Amino acid sequence: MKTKSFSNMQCSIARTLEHVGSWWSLLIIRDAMMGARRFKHFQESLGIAKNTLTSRLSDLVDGGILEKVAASDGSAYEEYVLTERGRELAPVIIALAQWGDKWVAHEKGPSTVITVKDTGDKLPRVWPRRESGEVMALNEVGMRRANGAPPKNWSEDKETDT
Amino acid sequence: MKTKSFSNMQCSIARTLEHVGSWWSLLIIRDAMMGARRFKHFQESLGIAKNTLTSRLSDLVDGGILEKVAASDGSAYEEYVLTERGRELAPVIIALAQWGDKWVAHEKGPSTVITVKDTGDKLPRVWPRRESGEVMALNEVGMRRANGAPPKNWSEDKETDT
DNA sequence: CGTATGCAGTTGCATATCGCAACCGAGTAT
DNA sequence: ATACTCGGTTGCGATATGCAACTGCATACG
Repeated sequence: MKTKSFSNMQCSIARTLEHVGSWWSLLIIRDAMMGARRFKHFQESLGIAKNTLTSRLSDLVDGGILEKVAASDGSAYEEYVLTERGRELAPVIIALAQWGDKWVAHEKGPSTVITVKDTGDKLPRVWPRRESGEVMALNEVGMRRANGAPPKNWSEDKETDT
Repeated sequence: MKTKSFSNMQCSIARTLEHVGSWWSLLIIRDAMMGARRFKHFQESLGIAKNTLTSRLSDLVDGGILEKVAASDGSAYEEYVLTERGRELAPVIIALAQWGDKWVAHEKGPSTVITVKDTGDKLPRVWPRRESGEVMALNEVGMRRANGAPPKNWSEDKETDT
């Protein structure tokens, strides 16, 4: 649903979900990353209702994640392509895919493999790392409330600890 | 909405969104990562309707992302804590937060800063990297359809190209 | 020990969104 | 010229959400 908006929240996660948090948005972005450009591509791939797709696509365009451009094949229709903003959602998409591969894999395995293009290897896990590139444990990641935000008085001082 | 289920899709992203794709789920997980444990913590932090919160929490418990445990303070109530499955959603949450910080920041700045705990530094961007730890450009990431999946005949052979 | 308050919900009702099917105007194919 | 595709829009019923009120239990308070 979307009766309540997140856009007035200060939290960046909420503000991001305002753009991509609805039920189909991230799947549309996934398909766009895989090369879908036309209305029918999305519709056939997702099995989404056409009116819902219309609505989601225009929300993504309004949010600056997709843009409408003239068709690449010279026809009179328009196509939807990712903007830079949209392309930078790749880490989110990849992290979702990797979590799914690990925890809720389909019995027939994943339908798509994310790769390092030039080697063809499976992409290493998108994961918190230090500047050095060293992979971190999750309990080495902290979350600190910024000055502007009222502190939460939840229990003692839990953080991202495992 | 959730009239249509993603769980029969083979795509890992869809299967993940089946668990965390509804409007409030990722914000609940975010709060859990920041230390929220009690029903009222989530409710006050999010301003979510209580019946909706009840529903989302039990979905997350059913999905193995949260679990109910006896209260940590000795009271008779129960609390919600992340399972390992749930904790491993951290890269998704962090990627969403970093995207939001970059593209849709609040005028007063972010409410929360994600850090490397022992140094206090801001966490480097969660991003595709090679095994070596080297950060990749997005157009170096490929997506290959696995054997089981029917190939899409979208245009030529677009991939994650920028 | 009896009442008041807090916690964690549940229930009912109004509203907003989604899925489905039907329809439609412009563009494309034959 | 006629049929068909594309990209929608419209109407309708089903479902999810917000809000307010209510409830059963636990804790607090005097």
